[in-house]
Amino acid sequence: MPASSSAQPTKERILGAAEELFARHGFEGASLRQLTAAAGVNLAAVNYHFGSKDRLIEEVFRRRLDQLNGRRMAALKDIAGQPGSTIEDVLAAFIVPALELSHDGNGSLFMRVLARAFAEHDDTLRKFLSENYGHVMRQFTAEFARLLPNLSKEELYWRVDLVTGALTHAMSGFGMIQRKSDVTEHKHREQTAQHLIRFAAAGLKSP
Amino acid sequence: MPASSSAQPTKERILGAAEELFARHGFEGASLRQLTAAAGVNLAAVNYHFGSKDRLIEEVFRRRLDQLNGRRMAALKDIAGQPGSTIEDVLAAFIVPALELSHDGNGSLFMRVLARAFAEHDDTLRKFLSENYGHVMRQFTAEFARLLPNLSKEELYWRVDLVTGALTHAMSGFGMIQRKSDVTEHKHREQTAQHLIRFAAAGLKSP
DNA sequence: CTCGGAATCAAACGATCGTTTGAGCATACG
DNA sequence: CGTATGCTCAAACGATCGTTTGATTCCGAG
Repeated sequence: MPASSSAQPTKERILGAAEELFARHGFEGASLRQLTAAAGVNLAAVNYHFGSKDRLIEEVFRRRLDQLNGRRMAALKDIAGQPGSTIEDVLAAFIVPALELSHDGNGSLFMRVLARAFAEHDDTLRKFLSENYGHVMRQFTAEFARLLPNLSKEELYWRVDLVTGALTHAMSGFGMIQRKSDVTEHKHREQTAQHLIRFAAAGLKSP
Repeated sequence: MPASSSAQPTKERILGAAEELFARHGFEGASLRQLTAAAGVNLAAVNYHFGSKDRLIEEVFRRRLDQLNGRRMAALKDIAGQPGSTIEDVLAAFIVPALELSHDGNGSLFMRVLARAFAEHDDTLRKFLSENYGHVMRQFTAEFARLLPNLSKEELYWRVDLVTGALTHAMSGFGMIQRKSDVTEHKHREQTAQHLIRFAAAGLKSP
């Protein structure tokens, strides 16, 4: 049983600080000493609770991706296979849950961590992401294929890859661009989603 | 005067190895010991020729960006302001020079280095890129603005940013996807360019 | 109260990091 | 030839890295 002295248990404090420092300085750039200092816990706590730095990195991913992809799959399930659904609907199911992460503490920082992992072509990390969350992209791709029946397999993959790159880049910047003070955060997120959906839909449907 | 014992002078060997290892392991992930070993030079050579690791990183950028953005600006100059030019022409001026980097030794690896720098929101690096090469993106954006007169400033920035993200992501992967053996490298590059141009043009022109 | 496992702590481990040093080597010039 | 000069080299510098250790504190169960 945990015997936490602070409001948040040690494990959560470490994960929170890790998310922030990994986003800001990268996986190799953020040391466990900075990290534990920022979390206000002892240096040895990381290895005690997670086993190693690499396992901590995996946990940072697992925690957010479970909720992110859970919501993505739930949103996709509502429209997949339905005759009335559109490309824009599928894109919304992919984008909106990601933008909603910014609600959740410093969850918006996680998209920056994800963008980093995207740019790193590190084999270990790619394998981990592919094994644990590959089915999500496969489901979305299948739905795009259904709604774009005229596209060859090769064309489809190209476009999905380009959309993924654009959206990951854009969403990693969300939360850094300051919204005007006269729009609510909800409105701002909605406008951002509309920008991304319109752009991506046009690219996917291009002649 | 250099007294090189090998085919390539020491400075170039270091830059080449740095490009490869920075692409593969990141700036912090690649150590000077790996780097100098890969280049076949002494450990102290980096600090002798470049002063520090940070200055080496800057030189890696400077060498490729000078040629890349030089070609981009030259290609843009041919079509900028011309009444007959199209969005696709401007995109080609941006994309083709980047894909042509793969000609040049391991120049294709540089796009991966660039994508990394993109994902890192490191202030020092961003400032360096902005100060030295910001005028290139500004010129391209101005040309997009001319060809898309109905777009608001805000809309335009959004779309240019999304295009940049998609293209950087895609071009960093170019060279990793293996082309079919029955197409020449020239043909492969041309087809890739066509994919990117069509996708980006559709996104920019979206209603 | 006593005991036992969970959690935290300061301290140290060996390894590796970027950088510096000073000697040694090569070439060019008087 | 003698001597500057540009360059390379092995070795060491202090700092910091991820990880481990062993003692200490904490708290609930018996």
